[in-house]
Amino acid sequence: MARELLGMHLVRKLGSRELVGMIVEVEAYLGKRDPASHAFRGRTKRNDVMFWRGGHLYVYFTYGMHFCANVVTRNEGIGEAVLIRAVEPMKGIVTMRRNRGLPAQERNLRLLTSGPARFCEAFGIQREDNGTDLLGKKIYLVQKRRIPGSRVEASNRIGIKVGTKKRWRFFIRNNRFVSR
DNA sequence: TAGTTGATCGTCT
DNA sequence: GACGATCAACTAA
Repeated sequence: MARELLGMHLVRKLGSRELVGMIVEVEAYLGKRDPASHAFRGRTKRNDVMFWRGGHLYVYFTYGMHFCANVVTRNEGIGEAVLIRAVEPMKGIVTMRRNRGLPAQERNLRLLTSGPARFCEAFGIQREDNGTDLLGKKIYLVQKRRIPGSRVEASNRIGIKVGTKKRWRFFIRNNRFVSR
């Protein structure tokens, strides 16, 4: 599912604005069988949405200041999700720039959305978006072209201390907006 | 470019 | 009471 999400367009309605980003980098978190997953120790108030039916958005707050967003992927009770680590801005760059507080003279658009918390800030995703139904109209996915396997690269996941052997990070090779 | 550190707070132990 | 699926600012080289 993580691979499938690459290349999809994520649409976010924000007031009268529409923000669109193409997903270029993701990480899979495999519930109770993955020690790096929030769901590893079972269902709690925080990770509850991870255990919902697939097609919901799991948003969590971390490091005291950042939000990160995941697409829940399995049936009710399983607890697996895909973290969206980076998107390529397709529409609404002016709004993203404002949300991120980037100075007007900043030319490097990579700073807009290359990282899970940057993406959330650019798209205005926060606490209240946790549990959003992706079949609704506020946040949804549009399948565009399929990214061929030859353009997808896999690596170890980033920022974790356990489960580092698994290569469950997937990204589009040579895309400028993949994080580092 | 690589490496270090501070910010900041909800969650779980 | 410790620490995290991060980021930005800083230092050294």
